Amino acid sequence: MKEFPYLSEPSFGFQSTPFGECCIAFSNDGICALSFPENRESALNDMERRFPGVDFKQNDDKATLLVHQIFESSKKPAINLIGTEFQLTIWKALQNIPKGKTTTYAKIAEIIGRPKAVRAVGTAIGANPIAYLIPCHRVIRTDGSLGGFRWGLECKVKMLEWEKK
DNA sequence: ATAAAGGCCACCC
DNA sequence: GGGTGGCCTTTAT
Repeated sequence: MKEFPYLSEPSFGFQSTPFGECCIAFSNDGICALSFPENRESALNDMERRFPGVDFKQNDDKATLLVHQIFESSKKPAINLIGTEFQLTIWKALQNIPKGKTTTYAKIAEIIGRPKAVRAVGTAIGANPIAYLIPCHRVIRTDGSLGGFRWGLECKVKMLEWEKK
């Protein structure tokens, strides 16, 4: 990722969720990253890779507030998606998958009008910066198997189970 | 400019 | 179940 947008007061924090501890990054324009890393160090590495050179200030209080809004209230905080045109198209399409339902990588490719770009769709979904809010966990393979998940298949399963009820 | 790497799919065995 | 070739975008040479 080469050029990359200005973020007003970039901040981040860690907070526990129903799916383990998450790392959430945000600015005055909204949430720009939400991840469920193995450990805190890998979370920071991921932020550095995605937003090279940005000096995120730690703010666990705001992180706690945001995570509460996400998982314990119906209110969805603002998000700030940053990516290529292709990625943005796909990430927006993911937001139309209803909670508790699943779709496939091939169907997403259909929806965005690029039926042959299935492989690239998988790659783009894997690059989703805002886990859960952009429900990449609701996308599985055409043959019914789970497919992959950036933060571990176990996490994907947990999210799907949690949404079922 | 080119290569290599992906959260895939259809098709074969 | 496992392996191959084709597909398309992104990232690294």
